[in-house]
Formats: sequence, structure tokens, C-alpha cells
Amino acid sequence: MSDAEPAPRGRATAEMVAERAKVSRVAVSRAFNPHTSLKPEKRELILKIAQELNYTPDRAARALVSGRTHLVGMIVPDVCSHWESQEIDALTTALQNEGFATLLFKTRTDYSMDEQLLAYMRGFNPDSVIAFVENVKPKTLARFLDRAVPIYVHYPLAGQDDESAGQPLHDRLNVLQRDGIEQAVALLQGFGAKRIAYLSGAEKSRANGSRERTLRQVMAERGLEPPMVARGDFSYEAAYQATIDLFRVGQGADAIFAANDVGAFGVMDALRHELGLRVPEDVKVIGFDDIAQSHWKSYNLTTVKFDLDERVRALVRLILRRLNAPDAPGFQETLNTRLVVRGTVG
Amino acid sequence: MSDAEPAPRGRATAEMVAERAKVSRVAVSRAFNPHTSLKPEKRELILKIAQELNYTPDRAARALVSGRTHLVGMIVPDVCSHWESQEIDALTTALQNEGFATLLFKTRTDYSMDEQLLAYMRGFNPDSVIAFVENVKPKTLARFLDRAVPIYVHYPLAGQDDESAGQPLHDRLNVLQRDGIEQAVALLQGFGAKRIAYLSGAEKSRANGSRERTLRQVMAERGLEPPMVARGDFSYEAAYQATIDLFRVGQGADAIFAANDVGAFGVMDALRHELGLRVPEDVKVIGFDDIAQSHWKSYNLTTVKFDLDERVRALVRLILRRLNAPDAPGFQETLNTRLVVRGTVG
DNA sequence: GGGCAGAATGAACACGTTTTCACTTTTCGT
DNA sequence: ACGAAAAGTGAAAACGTGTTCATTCTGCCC
Repeated sequence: MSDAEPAPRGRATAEMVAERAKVSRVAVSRAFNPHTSLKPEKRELILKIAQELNYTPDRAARALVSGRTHLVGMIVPDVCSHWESQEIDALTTALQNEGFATLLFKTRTDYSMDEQLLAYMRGFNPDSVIAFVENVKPKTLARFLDRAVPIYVHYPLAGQDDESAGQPLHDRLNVLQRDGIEQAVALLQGFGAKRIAYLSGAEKSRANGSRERTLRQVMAERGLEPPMVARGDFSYEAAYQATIDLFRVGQGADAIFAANDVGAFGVMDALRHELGLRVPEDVKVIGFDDIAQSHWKSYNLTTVKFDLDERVRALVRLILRRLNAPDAPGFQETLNTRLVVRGTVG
Repeated sequence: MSDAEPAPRGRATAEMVAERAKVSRVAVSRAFNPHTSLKPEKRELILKIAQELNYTPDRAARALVSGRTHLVGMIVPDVCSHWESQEIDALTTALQNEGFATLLFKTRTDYSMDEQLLAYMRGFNPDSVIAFVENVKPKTLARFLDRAVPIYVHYPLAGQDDESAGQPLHDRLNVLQRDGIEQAVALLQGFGAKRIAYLSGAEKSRANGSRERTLRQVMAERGLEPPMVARGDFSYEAAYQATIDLFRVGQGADAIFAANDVGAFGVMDALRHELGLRVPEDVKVIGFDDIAQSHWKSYNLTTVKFDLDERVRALVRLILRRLNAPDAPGFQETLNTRLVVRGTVG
């Protein structure tokens, strides 16, 4: 490499590459856009010189003219929450392979709406948005995103699937929770559980609402009494305290269905280390998510799983399909759940 | 709100706002840049109309002319890793308050270098970069980031602090691990531990290398024999297996110092559920990080902590200082560590 | 060799902002 | 009330790219 003309301070521009390769600036632009027509040897030369100069087309300029930022916005209440961190991780990898980057935003942890944050995110002009904050109404989300079509994670109830059927405005990933929950209740019933309690997640979360209602429905169908409800918020600490209250103030239970795995951990630790009860002998526990920690030996949790890889692939499909057809009606993907049996039932 | 002129399809532009407010397009620009001079009532009118039209200055256009994207790149091997997810979470919140957004990239989990990823990230033109991949050489990092000055997390050894002293090219956060490790060793020694083992993290990680060497140094100074080393990679699974090997194949230990908290969990679960040993009666365990899970009752881990909030504040300071003085020499911040005593020692 | 299709090329424009630079208006001290 | 300083204003230039369009070049067939 002859360093006769070292790249000047700052970023190289298409102009400089063109000058050095003795071609027009347009040719440089074409060299980086595969579908354009340019003599192969010329393209090769340009790319070589571009590499020497450490040149890459400026994304800002490119975004300005093309209207595409190649950014995917994610709104998350808590990155540390295990389930979400796993999804962010897998999604980021998948999107990276498609030429996108993850743009991360944090909202309030109580799952409430935050219009200010939406406006803030809008400023960055993401091509697509995945809202982990499920209680934002689709139309509200759409109002804040002129160009990007948000992807909405939907938890339909049985018999309610077609509530807003037809062609929704937004793209949607439907997560069918019924199968997994049904398997869970059947298993508990099989082991003779009579008094089942539900440890809830954040009250404003749609995922929680849907889980609770589906559980009620399934239990009623199987002739079980409605579950007692201990109020949590998806966190370990709240679950821990709620479990203590359930047994000290309330009437206890012989099985607890937690809205998420981390909550189930809090339940188990409260049972074992605070109430002196054994799991699964005295109380059976089932979680929801199947996060990586659920197979750790201290917990070894039986839990309802939805396949993460499948979920990520579905989301990426939604994103790409939408970008190829900006004005098409809402796309949908569907995901099922199933029970993973480990050591906390019997 | 009179809907006489609803915003047309797509994004509103400064031009439209100007037209409606009967001012020049330049005035609109000024209305959004606080330090410029514009008659207050005029600014107020413009902002009001901007809100009606749902207008926000386009970041791409703004970046094109100002050279600032307000993006902070983060390179992470594993978002799920508890320590990193906590740092990402806190950093994102802090940066959001300063008008920045987090741009997330994933690299290989073995902490090895990935030039391709750096080039990819470079394309997005982040204003700053925080490298969690500690083994990338500063000069390599700098070569890939023309404009952004990377922030480097450094783990100096005692007596080696001034190895590259003076004015480093890159900004640096020094994490002094010695105090915490010293307190940990002193505590173990106080409880009569004789045969201390070290469960390592990923071999290519600088954090791990520094931890191991500092531990050796401290133990030598206190007249202890060098620690046995069990090879892990920061993961629960590797720690679990390495612990079993240490006791089944190797010679065992009466205390284990893990390179991170998650590793310590793997150690504890292997000891309790696979080897039938008690913690802390038979084997004492100490971790590193003080992640949120460390106070969960199943582990209740004694661990070396560096204050996350303090760390985040230091990083944000570094970022802002650099943006205000692009050509200044390297800035530095320093962070100390200390032991948090819980139930896994005695 | 002439005609012609298709590829290759470069000039000019568009994208939406910030910044600079003259110019005009207001404010303020005396 | 006068001048000077300060503040307010808009036209025009820049930022680095993609795209359109008219033009030139190449290779091919008869």
C-alpha cells in the first residue's frame, strides 16, 4: 500500500474516491449500489480505492435522500428483565445480519405509556419499531411514527382472536398462550393440586392481562375454582413479598402459576427460605417464558415456553416484508406456546 | 385545534411550518436551537405550529450538516449477561436524558475481535463508542472510527497504572479492582480458608486477566499460595462444569473466587446440587460485579461491587466532555471497588 | 459499414437541515 | 433625541448522497 496520499483528517467522501479513481462521483455511488449498472472492472477499482481510503457511504446523507435509516427502534421498560434482554439479544443479531441496527429506548418500568418518549424516538426516524410496551394503543403509536409502521405484539384470548380481524393497520405478532397454559393446568391437576394461585405481572401489561384471563378460562373449563391472585409486577422482589402475604395474611395455596419466570424465582425463594415450605412437595410452581436461568439447578423451573428463535424470525420477517411494501395492509405472524416440564411440579 | 389544514401524508418539514407561521424557514430552524437569537413570541408561535403539524427537525439532515448523530454505539458480546444488561440499561437511561440514543451491536461471545463489526458500526457514524469488548486494541478501534473517540474501559494492575500514562489517545475509565479483591481475600483468610481457587472468565477478556493477576498478587503479598485456576468463560454452564472438574478430577478447594457473579452461581449450584457440599460451611464463595440477582435468597452472594450509578455517570461525563472538545487529549475517570458481604462466606 | 438495442456515463437536481453573512430593526445609555 | 451596540432577520451556500434524464459508448446482427 503506497501511502503517497494518506487519507486527510476526518471521513473520506465519495468525491475523494472519485478523484483518485478518475471517475465521476456518480460512479462511486453506483459502485456501492449493487442493482445499478456499472462496468465490473470499474466497480472493482472503485471498491478497492474506497477500502484504501476507508470510505463508506455516509448513512446520514443516504437516509436523507432515500428515507431509510436502517434503524429499528425498541422500547423497553427494563433491559435487565431476563426475558427482554434475551429477545433484544437475539433480535439484534438477526437484524445485524440484514443490515439494520438496534436503537434502544427505555420507558417507565410500570408499563405505562410515555408519549414524550415516543416523540423522542420519532426524531431518530427508525424504519421500524418493536414496542415491548404493550399497552400503547396501536393508533397512538402510529400517530407518532409517520414513516415506520410499528409492530405490535398481540396476545389474543381464545375466541377473541378475530376481535380486530380483517386487515389491521399495524403489523402484528400473535402469541397464542392458551396451549401452554392448558398443559400447565392439566399437569397441576394431574398432580392433585386443588388450590391454585396466580402471581400476576405488572397490572398495566397486556401480556399479564391476557395470561390471567386465559388461566381463568382454562381453569373454569376444567371445573376448577377461580385462582387466588397475588399481585406482582414481573419483578423478583414483588413476587417474594406477594408470596409471603399470600401465606401469612391470605389462605395459602398448593400450586402457584407465576406470570413470568423471574416472578416464579421470587415465589420459590419466599416459599423455601422465608416460609419453610418445600417445592414441589408442599407447593408446586410453574413459570412463564423459559428464560435461560430456568434450568439453573437452584430453580429447575417448569415453565411455559415460546420459542425465542421462532419469535425473532417472525419479527424479522414482519420488518422486512413491511419495508418492501410500505403501503400494504397489516401483516401477521402467529406463535404458539408449550409447557417445558422440569422439577418444580412433581 | 382547527383541522382546516391537516398535515399531509408523510413527515412535516420546516418549510411547511414556516409557511403556516408566515416566517422564513431559517426562523423555524432557529426556534429549535436554543442558543440562537429569535424573538421569544416568534419562537413560541413556531413551536406551537410545529406541534400541531407534529414536526421535529429531521435527524438525518441535521447530522449531515452538523456531523453529529447523537448516537452512542455499544458493542456487546452478550446482552443477556446480567452485568452487561444492567450497564446497558443504566447507560441508555442516562444518555436518553442527554439527548442521545443507544445503538446496539452484538459481537462474538468469546470476546474476540471482530473488524467486520467495527466497520459495520462505523457506517452508522456514532458520536461515541463504548467498547465492552475489552481486548480490542485502542489504536485498532480508533482506525475504525474517524470521528468518534472511543471510550476504553481499562483495568490497571497495581503499580502498572502509569504503563501508558501521560495523555492516552482514547478516553478511558479506569476500574481499580485491587481494593475489593484485597478485602475479599482478607475476609476469606479471616475465616481460615487455606486452599483458594479462582474460577476464571473468558480467557481473552481483559477484565478477567486483570482480575486473575490482581488476585495472585494480593494472595502472594498475604503469604498465601497461588490459587488453583478453574477455567470458565463468564457463563453459568461453564462455571458449573469447571467446579465439578475441580473437585472430581482436581484437588478441590475450601474457597472459590469467581470472576463474575453468574459464574459464582454456577459454582454454588454445582457444589450444592451436584457435589453435595454446603456453602459456606464446606466451601466459601465470592463473586464479582454485584448484579441484582446476587441478593436473591437462593444465592445471597458475597461479592466485589463497583457502583453502577457511579460508573454510568463517569461514562456519560467522558462522552459529553469529548463532544465538547473533540481535539482534546484523552480524558480519564477512575472507579474503585469494594466488598459487599452477604451469606456465602461465614 | 450501417443501424440499433442496451449498457455505461455524467450533469443537474433533490433531500431537509444548519450556518454564514450581510442587512434591518430594536434597545439602551447619555 | 441621537448614536452605537445588540438583537433579529432572511438569502444563499453548504453537508454527502441517490436518482433522473439525456447523452455517449459498446457490441451485435444483417
